[in-house]
Amino acid sequence: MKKYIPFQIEPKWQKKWKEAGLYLTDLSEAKDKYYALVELPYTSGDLHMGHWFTFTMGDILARFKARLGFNVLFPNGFDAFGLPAENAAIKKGIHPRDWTYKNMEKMRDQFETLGTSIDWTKTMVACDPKYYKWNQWIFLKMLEKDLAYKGKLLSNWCPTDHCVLANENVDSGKCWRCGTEVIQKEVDQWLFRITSYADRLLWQDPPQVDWPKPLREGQNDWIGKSEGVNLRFKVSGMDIYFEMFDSVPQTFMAQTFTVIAPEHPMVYELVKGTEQEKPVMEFVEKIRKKKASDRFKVDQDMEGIFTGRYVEYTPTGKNIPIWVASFVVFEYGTGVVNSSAHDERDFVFAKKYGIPLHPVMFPKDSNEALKVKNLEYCYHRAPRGILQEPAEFKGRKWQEAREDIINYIEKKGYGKRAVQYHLHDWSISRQRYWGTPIPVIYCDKCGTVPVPEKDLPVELPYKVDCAPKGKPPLATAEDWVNTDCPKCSGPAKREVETMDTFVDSAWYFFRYLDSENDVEIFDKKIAKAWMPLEIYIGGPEHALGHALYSRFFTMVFKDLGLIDFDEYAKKRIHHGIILGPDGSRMSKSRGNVVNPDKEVKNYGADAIRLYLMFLGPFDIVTSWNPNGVNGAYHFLQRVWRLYEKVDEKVEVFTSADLRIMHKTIKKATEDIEAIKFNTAIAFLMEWLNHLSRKEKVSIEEYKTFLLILAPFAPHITEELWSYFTSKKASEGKQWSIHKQSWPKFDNKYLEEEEISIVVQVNGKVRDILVMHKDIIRDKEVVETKALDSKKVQKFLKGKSVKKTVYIQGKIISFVVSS
RNA sequence: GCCCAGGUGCUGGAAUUGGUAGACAGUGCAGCCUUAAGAGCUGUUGUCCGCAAGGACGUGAGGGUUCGAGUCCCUCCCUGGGCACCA
Repeated sequence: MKKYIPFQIEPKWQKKWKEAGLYLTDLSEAKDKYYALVELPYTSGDLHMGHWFTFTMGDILARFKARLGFNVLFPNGFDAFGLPAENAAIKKGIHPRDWTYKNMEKMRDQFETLGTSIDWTKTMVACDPKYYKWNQWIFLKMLEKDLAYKGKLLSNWCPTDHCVLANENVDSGKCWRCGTEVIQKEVDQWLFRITSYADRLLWQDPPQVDWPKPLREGQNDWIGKSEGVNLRFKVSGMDIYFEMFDSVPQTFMAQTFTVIAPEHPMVYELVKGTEQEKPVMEFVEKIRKKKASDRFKVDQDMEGIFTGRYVEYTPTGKNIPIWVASFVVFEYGTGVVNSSAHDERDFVFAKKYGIPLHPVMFPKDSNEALKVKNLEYCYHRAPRGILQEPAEFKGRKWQEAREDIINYIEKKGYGKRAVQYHLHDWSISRQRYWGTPIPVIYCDKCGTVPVPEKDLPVELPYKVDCAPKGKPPLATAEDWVNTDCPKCSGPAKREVETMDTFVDSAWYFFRYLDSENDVEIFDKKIAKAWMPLEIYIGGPEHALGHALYSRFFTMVFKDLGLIDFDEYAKKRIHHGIILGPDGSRMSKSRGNVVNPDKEVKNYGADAIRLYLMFLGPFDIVTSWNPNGVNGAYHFLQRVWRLYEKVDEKVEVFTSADLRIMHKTIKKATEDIEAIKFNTAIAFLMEWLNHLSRKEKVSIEEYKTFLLILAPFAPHITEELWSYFTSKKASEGKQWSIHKQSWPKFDNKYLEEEEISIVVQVNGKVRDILVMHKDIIRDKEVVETKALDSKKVQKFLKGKSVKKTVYIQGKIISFVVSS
């Protein structure tokens, strides 16, 4: 037999599969459908080890389910818009589109070497107008439904580059590109009103779909729903009212001061023309600068300044001072907070600046009450705290008084029941070239006019210089910018900003189903038949961004009548990470990148796939071990050589042969189903060890082995399978091992004749007895046999058995005393 | 600081969910085979005592529940990952 040389057989079969259309899915057959998805890759230009890891997982599930008889769809596409393309354009002078398409071609070839069963006819490319036309269509629908609007948002702003910067692109308060000092500025942006879906996006317990708990908890925390009251009071001597959100209304009588966010426009109104104007505004400027720098740590940098103004706080009849404080978040609630002794932060702040406190709930215990006098207790809400004020509530437990207090506050007219969310609307405007143009036209006469649906897509002009010029790149494409108003046909200008790339990834899995459709976003019937996804494999880093936005889009699609479900994936799993051999994240700068292409040349795709899957559970974070691939390669070679032992005359199976075969089928079937590929492979290895020890191996055993190994190592198994079926190679697709049905196991072979019973004395193993399966049912027989054991007797000598515990077929345990 | 994972041999990991800890691999060591190999095969590889039989210890540390704990409970330590200053 010739040697196992992966690079001779792998490309051969990849070509044959492609020619035969082996993995094409017929979407009209939606019965028993199985739609598996891996998060789409970005067109970076290289398929890295992480892609191999995740796509192999998806591929194994896809192949396995297909073998079980499901109609499987396993598509892929490309996330092709975004900043790296634009950076490459600036750095290397390549057009973003050319850079992206060149990378994509290379990555498609790399995917080929991995040997996946991806159906590449169902695909999408984010930067293709055929795709982003529908981003624009969604935008128009959002506008219609008042889910898209133009608003102002406080952002990191680089005045030189004229763009908003993400936190990670601000280096010590300076722009990462040009080094200009970043300022906090209110910027006009297009926003999606995701907040109006906040309640629907909240996860219920138990959840409707099988998504990871950390993701669900994370999203709920991110949405951050909190209920309470909005208190409303007049600023003394001014025609200004303060609205303050309070999630613990029980403490409203404890308010002794109020704090306002430095960014709040009202700060200036408060101090204008007073002697406090100069110091307060200087303070505001100082905090703005601090916040713009990434070094700002609230707890360490808690500072404030008195505005000289007071709020007329009617519940207590007192005027309470208004402070500007660094720790107040402008974006949350109203940006104004009522402060009391019962909040830790407020307490610390008050202590720092000598502001008087007035606690209104005390612990029950009198000893604890002493501490209260020293105010040590005031900063937190004593769990067993008893309210003292208002007088109507004296003596009640604070937790239980909540609803009554809220009603009381409403009745007295101090404020109203209110709900606050941490979640804010999704800003989709980007001052970039390489993204979906926002389909809006500005006309001097008609104002903001949406591009009519019939004029979609608004295509990106090709000739645009991306270099920073103090305005968005698209603004420089004058031919493109200047257009006619769709309403009055007068001169008008296009929106020059583009969409966030998270828009692209929020719904792409719908488009795979109908990617060529230029009449509709997708065919409703196909979507109804094929969605939701059976499984969505992705990274935990997308749990808050992508995974929330895509849920939001799905709900909007439902409200648009496109689909009839809320959640787009029945199951989501978060994969692990393959670190470099040195145990840190693979990165070019560290020089610890393991290049899959190189490994494929040495060991072949099958060995790498097998190694990655054998490494550990799917969510493992572990480093690449060069010897490990060698081990997987070694295993495949042994499978290859085992062929020489196959003898068609061998039919006699021993019960041990049958047991291990059926046990392997059972374990592999269950473990793949449960996404425990590492243990499934371990059982195959055990079986291989068993088969290798035999003189001859039957055809049935060998073929069954290949049938189970096939999803993990699709090439070598196809090659070996072909040695048995070469004559029928012309018949449809049935020649392929990947079209054979999954082997079945029979429980009758699994039962063991001889069973090991562990004998324990006082919890320690003293002997292991092998008994026939028929006698283990009888406790007394087992007990007698166990007591017969010399090894056991040694430990029973001179002691009496107080108790005997027998777990059938497993263990017999004697409890003895001396 | 808070939240979520997790801590098992030299290494990656396994453990029927409370029942023989270390499956399956990798590495190292010893040996066989070969003119040779980045090939193959066999044995061995948690620690300690012992020639051996055997025994003691052992799943981050300490305590508890139990006939029996890697698994359950409490306290603490450590390592990853995430975070939103949330009134």
